[in-house]
Amino acid sequence: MQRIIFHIDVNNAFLSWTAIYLLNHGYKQDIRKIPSVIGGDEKARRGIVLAKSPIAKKYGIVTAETLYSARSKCKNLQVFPPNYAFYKEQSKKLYNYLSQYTPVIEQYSIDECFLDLTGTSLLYGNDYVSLAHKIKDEIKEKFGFTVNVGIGENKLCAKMASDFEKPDKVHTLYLNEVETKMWPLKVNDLFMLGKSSAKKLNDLGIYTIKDLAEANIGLLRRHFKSQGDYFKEAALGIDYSKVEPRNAKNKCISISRTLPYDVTRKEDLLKILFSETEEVSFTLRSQKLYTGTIAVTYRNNLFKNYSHQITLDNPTNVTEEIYKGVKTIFEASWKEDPIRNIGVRLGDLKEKAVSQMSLFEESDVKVVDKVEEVMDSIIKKYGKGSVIRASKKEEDYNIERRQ
DNA sequence: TCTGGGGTCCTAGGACCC
DNA sequence: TCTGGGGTCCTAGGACCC
Repeated sequence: MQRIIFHIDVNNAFLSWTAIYLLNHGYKQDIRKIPSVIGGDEKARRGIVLAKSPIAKKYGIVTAETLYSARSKCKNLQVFPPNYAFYKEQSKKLYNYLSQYTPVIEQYSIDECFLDLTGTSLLYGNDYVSLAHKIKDEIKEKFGFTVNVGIGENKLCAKMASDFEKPDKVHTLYLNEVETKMWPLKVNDLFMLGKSSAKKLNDLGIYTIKDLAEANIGLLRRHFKSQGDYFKEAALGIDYSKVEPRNAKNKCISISRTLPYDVTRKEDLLKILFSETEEVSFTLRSQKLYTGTIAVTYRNNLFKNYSHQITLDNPTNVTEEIYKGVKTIFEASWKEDPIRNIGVRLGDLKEKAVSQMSLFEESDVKVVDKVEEVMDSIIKKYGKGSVIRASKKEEDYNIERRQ
């Protein structure tokens, strides 16, 4: 049976949402209509473009470039900080609204959803383009921001379609339209085909999605392994993946911070790691999960990334135990280079602390669990910083603000 | 005032076992 | 003093997404 998938994508999400927030709070200008970007804090060394207005785009400003570079392209560029709490609110509103149309909905990211509308013709009729317009216009009216809707017979085509022309548009990419609508595009317009693969393909004389669709599969496999098969199928518009409602648990939980200056003192790095461990452990427990592997990730002053990890004998969700692992990894792996960004990642997440513990150890862990539980509930109620471990003094938290 | 943060997935290579 | 091969687990690094 023919499937019908919608992909809904908020246009310039962070910028649109900040525009709405500002308008709601008495700001006179709609920042969607001027050369503007949402950007990180340059003083904290996070100064990159997170989202851009259509006019900023016309100046050649692209996502993820430095604000410094963006300004050099457009002298009167206006920069606004992100407001993640508000973005999450807007995202949730959108998701709840879209859920009315089908229970088979997948939130792909903060500003994107897939809807599977297969077999809904009795409810909505067969005119999916009209339905898409209705959804798009209702969102604009109800929430004040615009979206693109892509319609296809699978997720890949729906996703590619929503990317065609922006903003505030509906596009289809049915299988019989792949040749006319998708093949003329450059290879790196294909979903999941990034810069690095595009360069390799160009070196092989493959420039367009059509070239890719017609390329020799053996050649692709030689250069890209299993990814070669994906490229070929995607270029033909083939995709069998399902729209999966996301009750699925995370595969990993991580946190990392770019520091306001390069940190070289071991004690300072350990304090940062401790605070990160507390946050990531809190998230772990709030999702009722246990971690099986712990990793410490680094980016040094030369922008070189590296990481080390360990596998635990017994999965845990206890901050002190996780920190013990973090410290062990740090001692073994830090190259004593100046650190620009440092993080903690918990992986191999499990629903249960399955282990070969003795009964005695198990009851021991339960006591620690209880302590964490109480601390977590206080943090939930009164916020971060309301509970501080005896081993940890207030000033430990202030490393990032020190100059 | 140069270059974020949170994810998923894949691959290569080494250790280890039978 | 010739030196296998399959399977699994683990780690490091990289590509890619928004």
